[in-house]
Amino acid sequence: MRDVRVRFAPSPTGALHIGGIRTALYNFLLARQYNGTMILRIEDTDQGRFVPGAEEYILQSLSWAGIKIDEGVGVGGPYAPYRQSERKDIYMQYAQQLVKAGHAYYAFDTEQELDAMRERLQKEKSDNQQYSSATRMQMRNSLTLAANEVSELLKSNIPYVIRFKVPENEDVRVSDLIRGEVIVNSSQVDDKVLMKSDGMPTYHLANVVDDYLMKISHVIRGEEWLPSAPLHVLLYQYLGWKTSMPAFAHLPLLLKPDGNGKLSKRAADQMGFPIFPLTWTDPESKEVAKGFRESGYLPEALINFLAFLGWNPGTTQEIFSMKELIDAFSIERIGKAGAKFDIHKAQWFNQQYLRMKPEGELANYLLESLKKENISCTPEKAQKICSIMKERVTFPQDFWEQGKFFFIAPATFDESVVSKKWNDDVVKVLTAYKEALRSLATIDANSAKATLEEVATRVGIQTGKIMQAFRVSITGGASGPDLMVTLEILGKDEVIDRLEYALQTLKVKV
RNA sequence: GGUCUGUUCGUCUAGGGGUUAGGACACCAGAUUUUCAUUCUGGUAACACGGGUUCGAUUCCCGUACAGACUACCA
Repeated sequence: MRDVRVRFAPSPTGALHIGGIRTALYNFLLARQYNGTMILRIEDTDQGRFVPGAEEYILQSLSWAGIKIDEGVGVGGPYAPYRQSERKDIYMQYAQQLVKAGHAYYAFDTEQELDAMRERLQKEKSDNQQYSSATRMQMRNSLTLAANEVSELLKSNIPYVIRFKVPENEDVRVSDLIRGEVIVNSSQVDDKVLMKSDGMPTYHLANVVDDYLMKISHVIRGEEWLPSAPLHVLLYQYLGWKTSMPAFAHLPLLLKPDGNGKLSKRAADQMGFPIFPLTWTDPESKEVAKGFRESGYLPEALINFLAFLGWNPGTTQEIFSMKELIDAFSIERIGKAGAKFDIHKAQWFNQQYLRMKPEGELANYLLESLKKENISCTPEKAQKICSIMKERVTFPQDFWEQGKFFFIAPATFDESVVSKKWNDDVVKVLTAYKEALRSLATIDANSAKATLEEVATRVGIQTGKIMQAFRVSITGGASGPDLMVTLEILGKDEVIDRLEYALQTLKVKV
């Protein structure tokens, strides 16, 4: 097998979405598995859609996801530049080469003329409403115009494009690593513009030329490119590069969780989950879209989740580190059908990965949140809290959000518990308990529990009957981690204070 | 409309001519936790439809339906 050289080639038209990360990931996995090269090429041939900051965003997103670029924008390499706008001069010569060989031609049609043609074809109910072998002879191009007229036009300032002259009736075979052989008749392929009137190449030309020059071995990209793959094959053929054509693999699409259609920002917004790896602020509208990172997803969890959307190892193992993914990955095991995006599964992966983290690291998450709230806390205390919270959290921020009561005494109490459970017995026990605590120097989970049982027995009430109310008085909420350990973390004085406040505030329902 | 690609539990998927069609997420129930979460156990739930081929088809073939992508001087 030849050297594996794969590329991820996004265009900087906005935030990279999660499907892009998956495409990059699959490329990366293949590259790593075969000790190949992962290339990042920026396809910025559409000047009109260029979005400032998008390229930087792509770089940062890949880096956060753990997808390392070996060659390309940001790192350089032997085939630089890797930004297509900087390669502008390269493409024209290949377009010219095609013109000379009779496989491409100049076209001078205006936008209005093109519209008119499409409209006319639509009225005729033609199957093929494209600029193609069926229509090209009715248009204004170097095939229909006299030679001297063409050279006049080329010399003048009149804008023109170079179109690919697709053969009339030829079966084009695209062999795809995922879908097998796909055969399309060339009559279905239109005479795509290769060079735009602004002197920039279109995706099709730039893509083929760069993949050839950069010695790309595998083109792994989304399924939306499958329809234009025959065009690319034809391009390789007429450019004389057929033998060095890369292998193609068209990935199944990521679909909306509900209903139909491919995953979109709109759909993600509606369902309330992120679609971008990092938070993105649109430079135009200033609209902010929260990223996976900022929502608390760990990169390794997101990668694991993404890897499984359209691929599986064929075993029952689900948790895979990047290294394990590299070893297990194979193009053959990529599925054909689109995968609906299920955020629940992503959350599950996140939970699994969060749990695997050492407690010291978890404590840092909590400490970070606390810093934002201007609350001080020792690392030891933070670690203790995380240790009893870790089985109940999905995201790093949950330590703070679900554990606020460790730092802030409840001002209000869960009404449903209070109305049901707060009674004379509770008041009796807790009042006695509060006093009993005063005689203790310090409390830990064991002594707190022993004291409670002792008090309860003395008053003649089972502890089980008052636990819920007790919890509410301490945390304000109806549920939470082990109460006795919570008491220990809070410390004797704080517990007494909170009991006092609760006993004062809460009234027994009559 | 045309071209192309798909279709196994709600979701991600394994499987493959003869299987009790397997796993995971989600969901439900029980146990544990005096709460909730975790954990454990169990459960509901799928081969789109119609024809072939075959002793036998969910698996192979052909149609149909449905879905998706594409159909720009966007990528």
